[in-house]
Amino acid sequence: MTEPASSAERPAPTRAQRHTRGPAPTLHDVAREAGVSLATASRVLNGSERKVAESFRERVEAAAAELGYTANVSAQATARGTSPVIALLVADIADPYFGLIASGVARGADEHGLVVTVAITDRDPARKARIVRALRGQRPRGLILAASGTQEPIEADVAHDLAEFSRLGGRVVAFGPGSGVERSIEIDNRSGAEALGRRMAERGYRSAIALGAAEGVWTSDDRLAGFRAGFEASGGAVVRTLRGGFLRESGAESMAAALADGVPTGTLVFAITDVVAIGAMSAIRDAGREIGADIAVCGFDDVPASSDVSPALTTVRVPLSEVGYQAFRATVDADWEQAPLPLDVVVRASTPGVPR
Amino acid sequence: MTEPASSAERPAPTRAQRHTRGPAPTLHDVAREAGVSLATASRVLNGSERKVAESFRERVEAAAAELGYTANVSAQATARGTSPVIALLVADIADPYFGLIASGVARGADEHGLVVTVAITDRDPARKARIVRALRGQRPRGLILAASGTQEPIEADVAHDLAEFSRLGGRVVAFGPGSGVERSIEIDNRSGAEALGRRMAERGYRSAIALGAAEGVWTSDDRLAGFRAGFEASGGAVVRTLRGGFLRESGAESMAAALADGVPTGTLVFAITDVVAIGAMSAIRDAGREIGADIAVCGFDDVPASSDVSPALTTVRVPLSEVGYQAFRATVDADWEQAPLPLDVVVRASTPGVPR
DNA sequence: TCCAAGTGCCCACGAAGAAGA
DNA sequence: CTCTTCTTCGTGGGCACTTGG
Repeated sequence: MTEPASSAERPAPTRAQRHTRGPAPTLHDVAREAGVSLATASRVLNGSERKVAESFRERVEAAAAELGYTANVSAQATARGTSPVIALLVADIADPYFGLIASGVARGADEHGLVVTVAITDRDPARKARIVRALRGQRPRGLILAASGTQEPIEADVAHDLAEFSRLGGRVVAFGPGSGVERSIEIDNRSGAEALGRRMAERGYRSAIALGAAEGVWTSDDRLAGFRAGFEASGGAVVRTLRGGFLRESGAESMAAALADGVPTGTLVFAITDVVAIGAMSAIRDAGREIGADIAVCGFDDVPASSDVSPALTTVRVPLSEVGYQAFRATVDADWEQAPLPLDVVVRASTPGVPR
Repeated sequence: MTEPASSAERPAPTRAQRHTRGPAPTLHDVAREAGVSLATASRVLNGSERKVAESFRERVEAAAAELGYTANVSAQATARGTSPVIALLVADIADPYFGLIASGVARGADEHGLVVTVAITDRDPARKARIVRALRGQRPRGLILAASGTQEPIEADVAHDLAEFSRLGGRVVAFGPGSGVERSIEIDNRSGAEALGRRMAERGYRSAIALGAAEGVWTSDDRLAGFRAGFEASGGAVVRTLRGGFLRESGAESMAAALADGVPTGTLVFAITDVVAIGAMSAIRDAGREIGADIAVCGFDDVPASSDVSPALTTVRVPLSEVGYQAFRATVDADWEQAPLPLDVVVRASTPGVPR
């Protein structure tokens, strides 16, 4: 290689404008500069089975370096018929839940030299439908639907697009069950919540208020049902279920409403999400009540913030980043099988337990 | 349109394999199906100034719908010479700081029908260099560097790639100063931290410990310098500066080290980031000390978690999502000027003040 | 190793039809 | 009724790259 040469002594200084304004150098430019054919240049610069003689390879590489050539990914994609991208659909990237998942996906993608594009649904089904449709145009290798869905018919058109998507060779991975989806990542929300419920009942709680999202949303339904099952099987009773969303504010509002109606000391609040639980905690505090001995709170996910609030939040640990990584693997591995995702109940100070 | 028709009675059932396995329908297919030329189909389906007669337009649209056609973005990109993507480079997408920025970027991109691809540097300069280089191949419309950089020479190669990037027509937007960058988003870290320092001194603090990142990292340097300036101008003294990183753990470790050496009651801890501050808080608590009256803590950013920890964290509010949105605008607006980004000190319970 | 035929799409141009004088 | 002048569609070349022969 002759790279340390200053730009003054180029082999063939025909194109003086090379290092000035202008379009990106193309493979064509490299080939001409190296005095080889397009095919040869292509083969040395981009992965190909066929080998090329060392002398040619060197010349091409030198020319590429000298010109500052970078392959045009779009062109490669159209020529190859497939593009090196994984599309990730989340409800809200600022939510730590999705942030952690995204980091896992990104890690995997990165290991495989793929890029990940992120789209945000904002929990709007119509928007989700639009995005999925638009994403089809990208012809990504894989599509990961992390935004939790509903079982409503509103998702029917999305299902169609997803089916179409995988028919075209893309792999669709969704969280939770879903139609038109080949592979799905199952977070065992039900069992996790059940274990939490049981554990809480064992700690002496007998009466609980549940904070969920709208009916029909998988994650919410499963966690709610699981918690109730575990809690009631061990002697507790879920006395009330409030419906809201997945936002912090939603938790605060629901909790405020509950408090307005009166919440006896010793009550346990279960929120479908740590974020919601944290919102509830702030409402409890705002109402002048105490978290813990007075009103206990538990959540789900174990996002980082949960161990930092105080009292620290009892929750169910979900290995979110790992979940994201697995979702990625599901999009690329031919023979993929979901590895078990252990969910552990982690008891912290927000549920000190009640003396019986 | 005759969409409610079941797939049984299609107008021209010539190609039986249409709805089975196979490649995506191309513009060619649509044109043939509609009995028009490629050009006409292209004009109606993809934005073009030129108009086409209503009758033709309808036929093309019907054909497209019937075939389930979606334009191949890669092909469009190579033909047009530009792709509809904005690349976003962050250090860690699971960090709320970047999560919020990303959400702002995504919002903007979405308004303009652009997709955003996210790449993670993990705060590794070499990795950052690799990514920037790889991203060049994507020929994105814009490149947003949110990962905070250093002034070290290690960034030189990145600078070259960035310059090359913008020479090719892409717009590079970076946070903070940077070479090879056309536009930059300036968060006035220095002034914000200075205001915080002043305010803290006014509340009676006289001695502070600062928790920063490695020397040479812009954000860290600016915040540290600003805080010191404000705090000392109003009568305080920064007695020690510990170097770590931007992670929660880093804050915990640095603080633990400080505590091991002894930290007098009434000391204020300033962390360059809320996340770091929260880590410090946990270390303080672990050491059996009290946050607030004993050791006060303040941070920077005002991420959501800061108002949920308790005592709630005093900090400087940075409108992160708005910052992200602006960064996006900077990549697309021809005549862009940074709108002022107000930074406000928000005092909370973690700095109750000391009686003088 | 090179040639040439793709990959799916865009767009400048020329031609044909309709409308107006 | 003929000769412009628009309007609008189709032809062909091109984009940057891949791949079988």
